[in-house]
Amino acid sequence: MNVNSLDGGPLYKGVQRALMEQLASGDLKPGQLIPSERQLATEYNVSIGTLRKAIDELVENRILIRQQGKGTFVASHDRERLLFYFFHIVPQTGVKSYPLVESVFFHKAVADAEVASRLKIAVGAPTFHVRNKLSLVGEVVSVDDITIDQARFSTLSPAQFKGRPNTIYNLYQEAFGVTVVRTDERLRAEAASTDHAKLLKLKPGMPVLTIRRTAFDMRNEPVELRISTVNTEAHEYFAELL
Amino acid sequence: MNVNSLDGGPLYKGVQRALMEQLASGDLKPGQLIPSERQLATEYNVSIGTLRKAIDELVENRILIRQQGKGTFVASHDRERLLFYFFHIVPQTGVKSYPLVESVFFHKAVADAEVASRLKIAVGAPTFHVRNKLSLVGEVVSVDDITIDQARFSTLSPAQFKGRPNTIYNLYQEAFGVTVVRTDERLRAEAASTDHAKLLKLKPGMPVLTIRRTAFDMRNEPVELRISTVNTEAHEYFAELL
DNA sequence: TAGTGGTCTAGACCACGTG
DNA sequence: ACGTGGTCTAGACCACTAC
Repeated sequence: MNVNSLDGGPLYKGVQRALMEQLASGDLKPGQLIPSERQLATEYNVSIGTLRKAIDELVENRILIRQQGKGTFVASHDRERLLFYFFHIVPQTGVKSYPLVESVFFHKAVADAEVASRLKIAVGAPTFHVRNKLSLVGEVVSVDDITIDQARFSTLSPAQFKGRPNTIYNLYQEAFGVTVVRTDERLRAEAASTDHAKLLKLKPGMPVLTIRRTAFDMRNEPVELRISTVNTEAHEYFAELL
Repeated sequence: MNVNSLDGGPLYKGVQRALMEQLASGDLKPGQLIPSERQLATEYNVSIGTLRKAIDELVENRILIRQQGKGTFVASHDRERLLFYFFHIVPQTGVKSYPLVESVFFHKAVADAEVASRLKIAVGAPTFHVRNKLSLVGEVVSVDDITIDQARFSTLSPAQFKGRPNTIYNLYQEAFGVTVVRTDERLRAEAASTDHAKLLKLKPGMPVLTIRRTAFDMRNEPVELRISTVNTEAHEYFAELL
């Protein structure tokens, strides 16, 4: 097979696209061992160096995980990974830990202007709206309002949330083959609404941190919009940059 | 020269450390062209591939900048670079742009517990405390309270802020040879204090976003603590993650 | 012992920028 | 035309994992 038949760019980019297509299509599944570098190099008719350069960038983007002596695996959304990369609330004094997640409600809804814009769907299109409470050290620190496109997650039901590990990114991946690989986040300070204040045990109007996160899959399509409303009296949002 | 004489690890890591030492010591200065890859490979007695691998990681960390056909340069803190990587306030609708910076005051101060902890100096140690106003589209959006160690920036004077381009990271670099390569940021929602509210044209007690940023140099030593107090009525903090 | 990823070599040729 | 970084080759050997 000659990967470069359809491409103008570098050879290793062609190999990378071929691998990404297998990943995005579900041909290679999360947790799975992919063929060895030598096998892939032979398969794509490239040198081992070129093949490694193709994989290097996928490993940097945490789409693949290399393990010396064992092989290269498709990344999966396990608990540790998600805590480490997607959860940014930490105690003001103390160390990062897992939040306890409790469902508040699961509704069918329709896209408002903000949801439509972020999820690239029409205003009024059917959505699911899930609200969760996240607790650390016994205190509710965040209320997450999660909105996803019904067209994309049509078989989703409240039952799928019960008895789950801590995250729904894992659910997206296992039940729908959707892997979140990138997010962007927009943060503001706002006055707490009455219902958020109640859940966060704050007085209405007190300052809360809102995080508007859009999550993207391997094809760079938006997957969910999540608005987290955070009580930052004892916790804070932490990001390391560069 | 054999770089690997003192090291146990991979050869390219030894080359990388040798280069980093030249950068951190000021032997290679920001904006400067470093020797070509072929020259460096000869100098360090490694193959071109190994030399490139050493540089690859420094380029990823934006410590060096490669330009095909021209050479490899030491990164400098120009306006664009700083706006792109260190300034995260954007309009809620619209595109990122340069803030206008105005100095509010320049004081000598002493480290409180928070400053001491973040800058790794003693409580009560002498510091400089600079307050700036940042404006976008004619509106003040952020008040930045910047604290640095007097011991490290002893010759700093208010005059050095006048007629400067928009940032003091550039000043750190040009006047003190200190290059900021990494930051971490901790965000909270708080009620505006009376003086911050006045500068931000808000009522005291209104919600404001506070960003506590610690900046680190090439030796991974803390350089400054900057507390930004942001009016997020029309703007927001934006971060792209992964 | 066999198979995997990790490092390293010693080149070749291409794409880009400058004089 | 020349020098730079960017890509690519076809190996070799090392470090680690599993059986």
